[in-house]
Amino acid sequence: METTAGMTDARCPGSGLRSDAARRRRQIVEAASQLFADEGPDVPMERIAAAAGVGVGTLYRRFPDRIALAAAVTEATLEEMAELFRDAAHGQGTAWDGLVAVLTHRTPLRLSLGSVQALSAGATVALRADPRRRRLQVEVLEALTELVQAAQAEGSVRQDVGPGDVALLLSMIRRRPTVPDDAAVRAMALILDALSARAAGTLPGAPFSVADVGFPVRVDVPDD
Amino acid sequence: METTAGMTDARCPGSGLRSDAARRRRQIVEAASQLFADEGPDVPMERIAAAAGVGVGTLYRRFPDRIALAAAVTEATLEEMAELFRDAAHGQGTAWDGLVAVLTHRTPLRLSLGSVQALSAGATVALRADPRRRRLQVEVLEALTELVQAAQAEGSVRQDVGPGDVALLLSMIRRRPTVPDDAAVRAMALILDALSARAAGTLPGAPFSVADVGFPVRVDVPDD
Amino acid sequence: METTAGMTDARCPGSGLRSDAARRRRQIVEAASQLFADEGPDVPMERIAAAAGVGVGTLYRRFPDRIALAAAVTEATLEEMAELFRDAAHGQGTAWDGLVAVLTHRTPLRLSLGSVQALSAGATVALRADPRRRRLQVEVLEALTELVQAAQAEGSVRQDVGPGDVALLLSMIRRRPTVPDDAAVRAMALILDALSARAAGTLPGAPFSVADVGFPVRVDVPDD
Amino acid sequence: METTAGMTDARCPGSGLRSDAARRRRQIVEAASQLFADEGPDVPMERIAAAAGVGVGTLYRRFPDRIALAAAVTEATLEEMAELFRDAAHGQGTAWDGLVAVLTHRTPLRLSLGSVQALSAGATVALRADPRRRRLQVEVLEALTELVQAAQAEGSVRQDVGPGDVALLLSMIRRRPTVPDDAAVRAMALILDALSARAAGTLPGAPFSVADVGFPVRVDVPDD
DNA sequence: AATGAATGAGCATTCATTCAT
DNA sequence: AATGAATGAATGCTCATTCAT
Repeated sequence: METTAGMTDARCPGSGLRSDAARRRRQIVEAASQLFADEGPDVPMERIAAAAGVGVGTLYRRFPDRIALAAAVTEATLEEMAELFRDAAHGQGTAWDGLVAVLTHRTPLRLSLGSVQALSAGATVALRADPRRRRLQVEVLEALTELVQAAQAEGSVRQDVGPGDVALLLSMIRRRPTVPDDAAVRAMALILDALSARAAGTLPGAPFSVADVGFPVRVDVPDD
Repeated sequence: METTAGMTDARCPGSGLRSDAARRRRQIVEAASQLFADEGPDVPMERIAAAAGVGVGTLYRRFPDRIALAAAVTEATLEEMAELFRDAAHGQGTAWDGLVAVLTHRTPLRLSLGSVQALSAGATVALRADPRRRRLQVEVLEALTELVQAAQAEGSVRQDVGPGDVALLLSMIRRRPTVPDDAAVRAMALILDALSARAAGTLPGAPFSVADVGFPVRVDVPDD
Repeated sequence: METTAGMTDARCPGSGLRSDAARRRRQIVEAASQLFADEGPDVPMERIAAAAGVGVGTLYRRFPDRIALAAAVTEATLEEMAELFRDAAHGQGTAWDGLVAVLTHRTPLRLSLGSVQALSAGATVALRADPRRRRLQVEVLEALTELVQAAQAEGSVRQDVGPGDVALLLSMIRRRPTVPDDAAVRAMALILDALSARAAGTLPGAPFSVADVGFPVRVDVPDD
Repeated sequence: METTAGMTDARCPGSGLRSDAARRRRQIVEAASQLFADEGPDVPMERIAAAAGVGVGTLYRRFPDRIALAAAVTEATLEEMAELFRDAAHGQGTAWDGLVAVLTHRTPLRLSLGSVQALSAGATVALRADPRRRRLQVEVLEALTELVQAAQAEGSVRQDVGPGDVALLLSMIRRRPTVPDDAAVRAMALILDALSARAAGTLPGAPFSVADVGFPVRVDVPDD
């Protein structure tokens, strides 16, 4: 009896294609993730297929249409985010450290998500309808909420922002590919500073919860 | 009593067919600005024409292709920004007040600019080639530089950021149409807080001038 | 009391525009003739108007549509051809000399005609309906017939060709702009040789009258 | 018993999907050839596709644009001409018989070529750049040259014309779809008579080689 | 009556999606 | 089940023609 991971890796003679198909699927989602981020949500499906090393037909066998593919990319992205948050929560650092880790790690990840969601209003609706993705999203949002509240409890994040403010701020930020690394890092540092308890300005209005900024909250959503 | 020729030629300066056409042109640029921001750089030209209340043909008479239209939108946007900066400089408030005014006024304006520049590499090149637009861009960047430096001189902006950092930060911000006004205002306020001299964080690296982030510096979204 | 020519030139105070309008009309037809020949029957009307130094509106005032303009060009061309034939008939040379003169004179003229007629089946029908043009065409064809018959009578043109053959042969020849002058001259000389009584080959079938090759015979009709 | 992969890969050489696609391709080129000749170089692509019994998309999959299609038609035409010349050379008749065969066989063939090349200057440039087509063209021109020279050697073609004259003459001839067959045959016969050694006229200038009329010599219609 | 702006239908081309092999 | 060919709907752009000035 192995772990689940071990099971899926096992290549039973009668289902030899299983792992093959799974690998292909992964390749496709990865290629799509990359291309959505690099070239926007309108990349030709054929280009995605080519990047994944398969024919369009194969792509369409797995994902009935562009929306389904986008949903898969979104799901993968949400999974990565969820993991990031888990790591942040279970690490031994402060909540602030966790927040920093989450916000500075793997920026491109957020781009993918954003690009995908920029598909269209219709697409977004479709994405929301998927219960699996919905659960992930809620998980991520709850983790963000906890992290922010923990940071406020420890005094590192100012009291007049809410988790929704953080989510929204993130959603408004997009790094274009031409921005050099060090500059982007400074910009993120500035934004973190804005959240820090040492910031002394006064914000208009009251803190937003994630629910306040729309549900299911777009954790991040640059668009195109 | 003039000749017929004289009569038909006689038109109030600023009115007549000329002004009609000018009005339409303005409508087109405005509609394009809005739609580029709302729906991305690929909005069907027909939709832009419809939003402007003209036929496609009219749109194309003024702007030979999408790129030309984008250039016009960019120029209009730069002009608005230049005016904002002029107002900020000549107002009787502090430089900080000016900065706040510029950064919180008419957020959508920056959005348009970004969307437009997201057109394509080719488009960006074309836009840069236009001397008129280039001049405007330099003007805006100089004004931004002056404003930031004045604010630093009066002690309201932290010393470890440069005008380039501000420009870059702005270029990374994008407001999606679904984000409610008050939330966007809070987000901008947060970012201003980050720039304030009261912010206590430490930034990695050294301040950027606008030239540091590319020349002719893109005030905002570099491109795609 | 002047000649008719004198009358039309006279500029009565009350109709000062008359000669002006006529001049414009001539300019338009000339420009169209040139452009139809140079760029084919699809030249943009706007380009024709520009070449004639008028606005499109003016062009359309004179000629309700492209077909009407083409008809005018055709008519002008037919008039030139009719004059060529009159000259050939009333000259003191032989009929052969006349034939040579007609066939080698002003090649471009034929091009214009052909280009125009290449407009479309509908256009051709419309052109035929014009009685004025029809009369001219008949006149030209009769002159061609007489000239060929006279040449045969004097023994210079072979007996086994008919006027229809000549018309047809001409209609199949087109000089593209890139063919150099001397080469075109040699080609025409070859063709004349083919018609000459000294040619000894035997032709399949019997001589064609102009009526045999369709009425109203296209005197010449390269197309596009 | 092979693996499934082996089975699916196993197809009779020359058949299967490949041959299906090839057949379609041939249909398209044929339809285009016909329509370019009949309706000029501007026939709607959709009409060509319809005539070939395929959708536009299929047409565009094979030929990225109109120019590419025209190039294919030109190539096919050149191939037919090359074959005609081979037949003429290897037949047991005289060189004169060969010349007659080439010049009277399949007139429409030349028409297509001409129509296609009439596309535009840009198209012509593109066509010339293709090495395959260039080779064919040279082959055809060489064959023409040999045939004419052989005919002159046997005394059947007049000495004062060169292969270039023949090529040029052909390039100037265009049969319009409305010209009846028998009339066209008579016209070609006339032209052949002009080339015959029995023709007694004198040509201005000296014989042209194919190189004299431009290189790589256009066998036929120079272009537009 | 001249002008050139406005309109919209038409055609080229692209690409999502389906389907035969 | 994988492939890539076929389809046709969507969209950019052009130009004939109409109309306001």
